[in-house]
Amino acid sequence: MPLPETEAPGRLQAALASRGVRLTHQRRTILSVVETANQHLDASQILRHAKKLDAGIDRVTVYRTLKLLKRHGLVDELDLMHMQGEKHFYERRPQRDHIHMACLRCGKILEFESDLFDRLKGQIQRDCRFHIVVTRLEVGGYCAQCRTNPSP
Amino acid sequence: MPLPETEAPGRLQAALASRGVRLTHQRRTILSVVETANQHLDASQILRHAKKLDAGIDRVTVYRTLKLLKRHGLVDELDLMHMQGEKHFYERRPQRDHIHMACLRCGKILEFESDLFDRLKGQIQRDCRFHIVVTRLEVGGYCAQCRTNPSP
DNA sequence: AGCTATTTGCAACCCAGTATCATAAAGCAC
DNA sequence: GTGCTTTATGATACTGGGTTGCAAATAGCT
Repeated sequence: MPLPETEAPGRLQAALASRGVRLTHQRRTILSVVETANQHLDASQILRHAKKLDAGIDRVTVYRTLKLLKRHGLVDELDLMHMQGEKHFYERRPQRDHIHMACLRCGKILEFESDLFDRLKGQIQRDCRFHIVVTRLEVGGYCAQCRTNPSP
Repeated sequence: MPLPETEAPGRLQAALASRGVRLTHQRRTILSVVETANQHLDASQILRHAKKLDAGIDRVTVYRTLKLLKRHGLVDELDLMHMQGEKHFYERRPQRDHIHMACLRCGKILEFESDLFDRLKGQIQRDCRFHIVVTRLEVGGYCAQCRTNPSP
């Protein structure tokens, strides 16, 4: 019996391959950047990381690959309350949806899973007869540190 | 005893005035456009409507006024799952937060209020010790009509 | 009415993302 | 491995939402 799915590297590649998507060297590079990121990256950060692995990679390819991953539901696009201009951020779609909380003071991004959130999604599907494909719950406010700590 | 707050025209103006914000002719115009809109408008649509009332109004003023309203928590900015490019949409901040559901097929936007959503926000504030200022819950998927109606 | 701080309009600008198209390469058949 | 077809890439130019800097206009106070 398999353990609960872990963050197996190559999972994105495998997912794309199983859907018959052509795996180019550039795509592998971008996927590995997204997979190994330990924070939310925007397109230009993904490009910078990808260029370290493959200097010839073009920003257009990054945009196209991100769009591809979105279309296949393999990454989620975040706005993070537009705290840093109009950038979009990306993360591997997790097993279970979570909430993003953005501190308007220190800029920190917190994540939070909640049964209530899962139940809310169930309610939406039932009460509105709406088939949910993707959700995004973002919250702006002040984190515990910034609330209690008046000086920077 | 006052009835539950209705959509009194001029409420935005009054709110700004009470905060000591200077009310220019252009701002009044833009506020009335936002207040009387019966759908979610983006900045360029707001500009078009405003120009009908005051032809000389500039798009920069629209952007600046929307930013002002956001800063004062009087309007909410929506992305509506980026279904129409990178536009942002605006609506008067309602008494009670609601969820936006965007149908990925017909493009319709549905709104939904939910006790579970209110409870979820309470949970976030308590469990994460996070003081919520603004929330945005957007859902992409397929509405009842588009689920049951295979042909356009 | 006069004064001053704030706001406006204009023009130039920035930056994320997209369209076009010739070239390159994935991956299948053999 | 070689050849072939389909798909993806990179270069470039472009679009469009949003911002900046600054001189001229104006809200609102006295």
